[in-house]
Amino acid sequence: MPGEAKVTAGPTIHAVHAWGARRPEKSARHQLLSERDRIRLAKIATIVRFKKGEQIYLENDDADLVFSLVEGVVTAYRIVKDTEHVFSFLRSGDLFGLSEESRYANSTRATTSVVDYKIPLSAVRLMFDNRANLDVNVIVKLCEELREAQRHAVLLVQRRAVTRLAMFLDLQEHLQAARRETISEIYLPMDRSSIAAYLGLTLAALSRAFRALVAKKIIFCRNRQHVSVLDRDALSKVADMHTSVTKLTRPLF
Amino acid sequence: MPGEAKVTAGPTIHAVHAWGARRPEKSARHQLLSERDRIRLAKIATIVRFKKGEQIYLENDDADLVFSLVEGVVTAYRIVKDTEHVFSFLRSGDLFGLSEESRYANSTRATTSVVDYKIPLSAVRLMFDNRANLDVNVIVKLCEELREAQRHAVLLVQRRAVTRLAMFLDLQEHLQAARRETISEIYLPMDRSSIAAYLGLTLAALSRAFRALVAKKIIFCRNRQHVSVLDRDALSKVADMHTSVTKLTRPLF
DNA sequence: CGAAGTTTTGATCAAATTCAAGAGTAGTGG
DNA sequence: CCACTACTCTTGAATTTGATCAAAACTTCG
Repeated sequence: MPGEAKVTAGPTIHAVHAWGARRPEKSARHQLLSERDRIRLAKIATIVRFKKGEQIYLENDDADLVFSLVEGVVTAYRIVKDTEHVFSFLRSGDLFGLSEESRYANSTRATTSVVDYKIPLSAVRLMFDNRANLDVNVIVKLCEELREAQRHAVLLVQRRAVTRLAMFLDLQEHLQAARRETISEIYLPMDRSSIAAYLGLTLAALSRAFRALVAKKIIFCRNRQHVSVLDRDALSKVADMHTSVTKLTRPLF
Repeated sequence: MPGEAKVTAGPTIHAVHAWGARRPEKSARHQLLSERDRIRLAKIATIVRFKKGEQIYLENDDADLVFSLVEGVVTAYRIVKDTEHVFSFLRSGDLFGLSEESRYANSTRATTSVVDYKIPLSAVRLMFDNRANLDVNVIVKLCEELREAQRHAVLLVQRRAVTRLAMFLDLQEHLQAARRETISEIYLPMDRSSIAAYLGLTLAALSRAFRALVAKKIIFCRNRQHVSVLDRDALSKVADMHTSVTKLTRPLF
C-alpha cells in the first residue's frame, strides 16, 4: 500500500514533540527513535502476542518488562473498591510497563488481539547508563502521557454524561487522525463497560448518553464499534469546548 | 534546626524511585540529583521569587524556562470554558514548565509566596545532549507526576463530595509526610476555591463536604488552612479506600 | 469601621445512580 | 441453519446528590 509507514525492525515510540520546531500541522505525532536506536532495541526486544481479553500484567507484579505496542489496543486500569478505573487505552507507538519501586503501578490487558515488543527492564536501564539517545525520547513520550492524563481529568470533571461522551469521541477521533488512520468513522475497539470505566460513568448512563447523541442525529452508530459523526458542530457544542479537549496539556515537570 | 535537610546550592528533584531497590519505608521520596548535577545546574539556574497570587506563566506562552520549586506552593491549572481546572499543587522538589511544541501546556501561579530556580530550556537541552546523568532522573520524576495524575483521576470519578474531600485530605497528609513535615495537622495553603477546582466541585459542595466531616467529628478545622484528622478509620471509610488513594499509580510508559 | 473578598447556608432543580428487568448479539453445538 | 445460552447492552422508575442562584456570615485589610 503506497504511503504506508515504511517497515523497519524494532520498537517505535510515537509522540508529539514537547519542544523543538513547532510544526505547521497541529499535533502531528512523530517517530521518536532513530534508526540506530530501533536496531539497538530490536536486539534486546522480543515480539509477544496476546489474545483479546488476555491479561498482560497485574498491578503490583514485579516489573521486569517494559512493553512497546505494535498493534492492537491495550487497556490500562486499576480496581479500586470493586470498581474498575480505566486510565488509558494504549495504541500502537505507545510504551507501557513503567513502575513504582519495581512493581507495576497498575494492570493492563489486551482489549483486541495485541502484538508488542517486550524489553527487559534491566536492558533498558543499561541503555540509559550507556547514554543512548533513548532517554530524551522517553521524556518526550512521558510528557505526552501526562498531557493525556490531563485531558482525562478535564473530561472527568464534566457533570453531564453526554458532555463526557462527546469529549471522548472527539478525543478518539483526533488520536485516530494522529495515527493517520481513516477518520470517516470512529473505531471503538473497547466495549461499553470499558468506556464507562474510562468516563467515570455507569453503563446505564453511558448507554443513555449514546442514545441521546444518536437521537439528536449528532452521531450514527453503524454497530457497537463503529460510530460516525454526523454533525460536528453540534458535537463540539455538546462537548463544551472553547478549546477542544484535544488541545489540553500539562504543566509538568 | 537539627534533622533539617542539609543546605546545598542548586535545584533539587524529589521523587519516589520508579525502579531500583525497593525501600523498607513505603513511598519515601529521595533527592534524585547528585551533588555534581546540582552544582552543574546551579551554574545555569537563577533564583526567582513570586509573591502570593502572582502568575508564573500562562498557557501558550513561549516555553523557554523550566522551574524547580524550592519553597512555597504553585498551582497548575487551565481555564476551560470559563471554569478553572486545577491539575496539581506543586511543592518543593517539583519541576514544572515542560511544554508541548515549545509552548507551555497550562498556566501556573504562586499560591503562597514562592522561591524557585528558573533554568533556560536551551541550557537544559544542552545538558541532555551532553549526556549529563540528569535525564534518567527527569524520567523518574515524570513517572511520579503521572502517578499523581492517576490518583487525581480516581478521585474525580468519585460521586460523593465527601468522598473526594476525604481522598484529598488523605493525599495531602501523605504528601506532607513524604516531605517529612509534621503530620499532626494537615496544612492547606491553597484556598477553598482552588481545592474545589481540583476536586471538580463547586464551592458550595466543597463547603458542605467540609462541614459534614466536621459534624461527624472525623476532622477538626482549627482554621481555614489547618485541619487535623480526629478519626482516621472513619476518614478512610468515607474515602472508600480498600487501597488508599495514596497507593495509586500509573502504567505508563 | 467599612469594603472587598471568601466561605457558608438555604431552597429548588437537574442529572446520574441504583436496581431490576427486558432486548439484542455472539458464540456453541445440534 | 436454527435453537440455546451467556453476555453485553438498553430501558424504566425511584432515589440520591450535586449544581444553581441567591443571600447571609465571616475574614481580611486598608
